[in-house]
Amino acid sequence: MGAPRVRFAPSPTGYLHVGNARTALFNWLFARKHNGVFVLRIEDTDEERSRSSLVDGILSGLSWLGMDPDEGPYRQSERTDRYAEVVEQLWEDGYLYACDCSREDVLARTRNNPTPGYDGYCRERELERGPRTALRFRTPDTGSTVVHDIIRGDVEFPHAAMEDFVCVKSTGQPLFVLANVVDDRDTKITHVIRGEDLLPTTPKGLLIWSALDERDSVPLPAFAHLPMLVNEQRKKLSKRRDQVAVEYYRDRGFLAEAFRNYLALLGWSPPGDREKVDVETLIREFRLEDVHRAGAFFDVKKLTHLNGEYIRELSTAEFIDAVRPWVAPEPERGWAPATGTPPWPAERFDEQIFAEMAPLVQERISVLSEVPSMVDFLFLDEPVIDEQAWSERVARDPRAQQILRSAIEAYEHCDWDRTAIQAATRAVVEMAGTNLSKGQAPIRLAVTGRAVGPPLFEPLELLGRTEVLRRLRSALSRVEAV
RNA sequence: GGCCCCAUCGUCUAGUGGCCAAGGACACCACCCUCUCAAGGUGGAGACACGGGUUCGAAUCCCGUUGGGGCUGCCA
Repeated sequence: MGAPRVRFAPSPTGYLHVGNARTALFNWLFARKHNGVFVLRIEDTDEERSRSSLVDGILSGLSWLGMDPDEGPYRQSERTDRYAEVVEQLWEDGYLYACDCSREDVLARTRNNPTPGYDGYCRERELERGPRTALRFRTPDTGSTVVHDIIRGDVEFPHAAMEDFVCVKSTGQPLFVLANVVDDRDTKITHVIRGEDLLPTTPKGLLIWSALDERDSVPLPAFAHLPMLVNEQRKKLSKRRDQVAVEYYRDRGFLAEAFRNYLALLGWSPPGDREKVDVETLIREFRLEDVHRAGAFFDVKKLTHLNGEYIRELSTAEFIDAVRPWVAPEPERGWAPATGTPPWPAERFDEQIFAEMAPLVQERISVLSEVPSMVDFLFLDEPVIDEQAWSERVARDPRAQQILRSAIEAYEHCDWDRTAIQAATRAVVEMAGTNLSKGQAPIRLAVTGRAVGPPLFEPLELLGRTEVLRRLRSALSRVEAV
């Protein structure tokens, strides 16, 4: 095989859809593996989709995942002259005919037709082309078209069940099925790797392809139709019900490497009992013929777990760098999540303190957006109290007051480092007749505001004796008040 | 309705006629570790949709049934 040329051809929707991201990934992996070319083409023949702002999200999504195109983006909206030329040729060669039927006409006429769809009413009417006529492709009445699919084998479509489909709108605009074929030919695409939802339209494209071959023969690409990504109801991902924008996952704090790794696992798997594999392995091991045929559920839980593994594998420095958009965003200097800013004033963020906490936080999260709520108490004047936890662990616990009071006394005198604080705390809770496991709760609530979080004694040390004592006294007076 | 695709644990999958009394991962349960929570460790429960063939032998091949999905636009 010579250097293959593949293309990712989304319609512009404003964001990169996860299903499309998976399609792009499989195209990209195939191209990288075979030293081929990854072409990006924007399918915006429909004027409503041709606003260029709708392309930006796709570009940034691809870029985030490390799949910048080698060529393109080509925009179909910029190639109308070329399509017009092809339409002229097809018309002259007798493959197209004009049709002035409205949608209602067609529907009314085909209601009793055994094979729904257009019935070929205008086929022999020899209408002239005009501003009110669409152009239909004259499909053969007999025989069939076979799609040779790398993943599915040969799929046969009888022509008898194929209607004379519209190729050109009455406005003169070409439709997707035509533009798609013209572009694949003109850009010498060798492998068409796309979603299975396009399988039924493939024979139409093939018919156009061979009609065009009459004047200029171009080798047919190989086809590979990937299984759909589905939701928990086994339906294809919809933007109405499902979180389909890649951006959404980036905002939540998924790492590009983890996201890409997870996407690769949908419909394919690397050899051996392993799933967490680096991109080089993905490229080396990926084979189109090994792609699974059934639809795959996009499982955020599994993605989340994998992301946690990737996060834990980062060095502390890399981790700090990766979380920066969530703890110290600088929107004017780089990317920042669209989901909001940290709960503390930007000037209160302390790089040193955060660096101390980072390793403790890193091993407890699976998405980066979890970080702010784990360290907010360090950068806020007052901790945000989880009232439910407070009432359970402090207000309603008879030992809480004693623990808080003794902790204050102990902390006034003990050495101020994590080890000493822990030892002092252990003595306090044991004196109160409990253990560190249960007894630390009131202290944690008083200082961090929450019942759960990173280990307690490090942040106590970082916060400083004075501030810790202040928070403990404040908490104590609150319990004593009731 | 028509055409097409698909079918291994709840989920993603390994399996391409004997190595499968079906392996891994997520999720779930239990235990261990432990300052909370995670992480980690150990163990557990959990699947070849069904029915016919073919074969000495089938999760693997064929047919049918059932179930799911996609397409059926002058969207892509």
